[in-house]
Amino acid sequence: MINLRKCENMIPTKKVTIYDVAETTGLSIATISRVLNNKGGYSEKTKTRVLDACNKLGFVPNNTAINLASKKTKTIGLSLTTNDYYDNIEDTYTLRFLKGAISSAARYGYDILIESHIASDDSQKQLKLPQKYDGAVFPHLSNSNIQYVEFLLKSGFPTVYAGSLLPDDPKHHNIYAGYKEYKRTVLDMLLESGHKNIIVLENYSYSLGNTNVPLLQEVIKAFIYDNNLPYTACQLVLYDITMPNHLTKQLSNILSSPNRPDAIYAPSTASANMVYTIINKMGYHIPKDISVIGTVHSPNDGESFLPPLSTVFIDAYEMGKDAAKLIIHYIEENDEHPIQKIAYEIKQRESIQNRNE
Amino acid sequence: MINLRKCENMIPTKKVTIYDVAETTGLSIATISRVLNNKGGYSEKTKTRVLDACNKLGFVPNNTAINLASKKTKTIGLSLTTNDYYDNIEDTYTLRFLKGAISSAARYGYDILIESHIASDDSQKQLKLPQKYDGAVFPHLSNSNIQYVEFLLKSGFPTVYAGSLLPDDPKHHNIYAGYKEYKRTVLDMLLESGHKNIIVLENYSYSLGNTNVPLLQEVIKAFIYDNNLPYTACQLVLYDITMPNHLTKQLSNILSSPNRPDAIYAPSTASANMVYTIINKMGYHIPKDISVIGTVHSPNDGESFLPPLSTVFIDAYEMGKDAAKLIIHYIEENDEHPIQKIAYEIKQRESIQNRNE
DNA sequence: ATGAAAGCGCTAACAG
DNA sequence: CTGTTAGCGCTTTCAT
Repeated sequence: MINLRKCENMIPTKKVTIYDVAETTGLSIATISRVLNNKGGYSEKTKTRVLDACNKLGFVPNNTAINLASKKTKTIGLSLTTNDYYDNIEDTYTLRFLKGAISSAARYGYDILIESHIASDDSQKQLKLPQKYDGAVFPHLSNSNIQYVEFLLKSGFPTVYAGSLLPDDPKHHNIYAGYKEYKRTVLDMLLESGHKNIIVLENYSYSLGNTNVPLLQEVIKAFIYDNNLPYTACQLVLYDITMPNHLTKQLSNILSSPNRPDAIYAPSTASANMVYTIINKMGYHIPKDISVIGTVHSPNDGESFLPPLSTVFIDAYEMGKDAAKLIIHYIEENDEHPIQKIAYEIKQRESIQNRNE
Repeated sequence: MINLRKCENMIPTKKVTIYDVAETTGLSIATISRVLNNKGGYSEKTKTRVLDACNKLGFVPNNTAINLASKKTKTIGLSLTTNDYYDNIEDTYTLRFLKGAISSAARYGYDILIESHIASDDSQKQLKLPQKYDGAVFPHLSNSNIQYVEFLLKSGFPTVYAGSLLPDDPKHHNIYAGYKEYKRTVLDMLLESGHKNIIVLENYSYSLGNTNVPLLQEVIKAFIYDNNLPYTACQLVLYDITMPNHLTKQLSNILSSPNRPDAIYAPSTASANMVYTIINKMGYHIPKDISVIGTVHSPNDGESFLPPLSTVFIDAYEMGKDAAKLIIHYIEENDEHPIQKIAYEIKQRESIQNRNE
C-alpha cells in the first residue's frame, strides 16, 4: 500500500535538479550525468554515492532538458487517421497494433505520441519534419498520409509503415504480413475444396485509397491463370467503407445475381459480420450454400460467429511490436534489419464446406 | 502536388533557429519570440518582417527548446491498459475515445502521448509525476491504474478520468456518461414492455476490477424496490473478461436454468455478440423468446446484428473530446468546468419484444 | 517597441 | 576518475 499523504507533501517541494545531487554528493554535474547514463568512467563507490543521493533527494531527471541537450526525444510518432466514417472498420487492427507498438517501445525506453492525419487535409503544411518524435510509424497507408510517408522517407527521417512496399522504398522500411501470399493461399484452399465461384471483397474509397487493391488484382489474375479457370471463378468486388450501406448493397447484388457465389472472402471482421448478416437475411445458409472466410487481426475473432468463421489471422499486436522494433532500429542505427515477415495463420472453423463431389 | 525533390535538398540544410531569423531581420531574438507567440509589443511592420523572414528561411521553432524554457509540453498523456486478454473487449470504446481526444486536443494545439499501465505491474515506480505531458487522461479506471489516478489527483496534477466519480474527487475531474441513469432507464423500459426476468450482465475481473459494479448493484436494488418486484425480476450476472470462456459458461448456465430470462442486457458489443451466439446455439429466438439490449460506443454498433440489436449508445468519441477539453481546461486554468454530462441515446431496433398480454 | 541577458536542466567535449 | 564549460533553442524579466 502506498501512503498517499506522502504525495501531498511532495507538491510544494522545490524541483530537485542534477545540481542538487551534485551539491549533496560534492561531485560535479558531469559525474552525476555519467552515472545516471551509465557512461562509465567513475568508481563504484562514486556510483553508489550518487544513486543514494538521487534516492534521498527524490531526483527525477528532467526529460525535456535531456531532449534538448541530446537532440533526441525517445518517443515514436504513430499516425492515426482520424476519419469519422472509418472509425468502426479495422478497429481491432489499429488498437492491437498500437498496443503492440507500445509494448515493444516501452522495452526500449520509448514512448508513443499519436500523430493524427486528418483524411480531408490538404496537408501541405504537414510536409515538415516531425520534432516531437525521433521516428514515425504508420499502421496503414492511405491517401491521407502516403504523401507524407514518402516525404519522410526521402528526407531520411526514420519511418516505418505497415502494408505493402512502396515503390520508392528500397530499404524496406515496412512491416509486411504477406498479403499476396495469404490471399493466394486462401484462394487455393477454396479451389481445392471445390468452390467454383469465389467473391473476394476488398474495401476501397477515393478519400482513403487502398494500396493493396492492385496486389489483389494480380493475385486473382495469377490464380485464374495458374489453374486455368474461367474468369467467373474468382471475382474482386470493391466496396466503399466511407459509404454506410455500400457493402450491404454490393452484397445484395452479388447474392441475387443468377450465378450466386459459393464462397466469399471478407477482408475484415466487420465485413465478415456484414456478410453473415446479409446471407442470413436472404435466406441462404453458411456454409451449405455459401462458404465464408475472413481476414482478422485478433486471435479470437471469428470464434463467436455462428457458425464459427474460418479466418486468416494476422496478429496486429505482433505487427505493432515489430514496427516499433524496426523504427527503433532505424533511429539508433544499430544492427541489421531485425524483422522477418509477419506470420499468418489459417484457422479452420465451420464456415467453409467441402463442395467436392 | 508537392515536389519531393525539394525535400531531399532539405536534409543537409543546417537547422535554422530563432537566431537566424533575428540576424536576417536585424532584430533580436526576443522580438522574434514575441511575434511568434503573439505577445504584443511590436509594430505591424516588424511583425510582417519577422513572419516573412521565417517563411523565407523555413524556420520551424524547436519544440523541445520551447518546452524547456516554458516548462510546458503541450501534450496530454492518455493511459492505455495493455493487457493481452483484455484486448478485444471495449475496442471500439478505447479507439473512439482516443480519436475523440486527439481531435479536440489538436484544436487546442495539444498532442497525445500514450502512457501504458501494465495490468500486472506493481507500479510502485509509477508513482511519480509525469514529465512528458501536462495533464493525464484515463479512458477507464481499473485496478492497474486507479492508485496512480488517485496519486495524481492528490498531487494536484491535471487529471481527468472517464467513468464513475472517485470518492476522493470533489472537483469532478471526470467524464461521466450517466451510467446509473441509463442502466435504470433500460430496466424501466424492459419492465414496461412486460419483461419479468431480466439478466443484467457486467464484466468484472480481479486484475482489472470494475468501479461500476457497486453502482449497478444499487441501480438494480432500487429498480426492484421502486417497482415492488420480486428479487428474481432482475439479476446481476458478472463474468470475467480475462477468462476466455467465462461469459459463454455463464450464459449457458443462465439459459438452461428453469426460469429462463426473458431479457438480457449486455454491457458491450462483444458481449452482446456472444449473447446472440449462445441464444441461437441453444435454439432460442431473439426477440420471441429472449429480448436483448446492449450498451455500445459506436453509432452503428448493433445495426448489423440479426435481428438488429437495440442499444444504449454512448459515443466514446464525444467522451474523448470532452475529456481532452476538460484536461486542457485544468492545464490552462482557464474558465469554468466546461463539460456537461455526456448524452446517451437509446436506439430501438428489433431485438426487444413487447411481452404485455 | 526593442534588446540584453539570465535562465530552463541537461549532455558532451575537453581538460586535467 | 572527475571537473569545467560551452552549448541545446527558446522564454522572460528588466532595461532602455
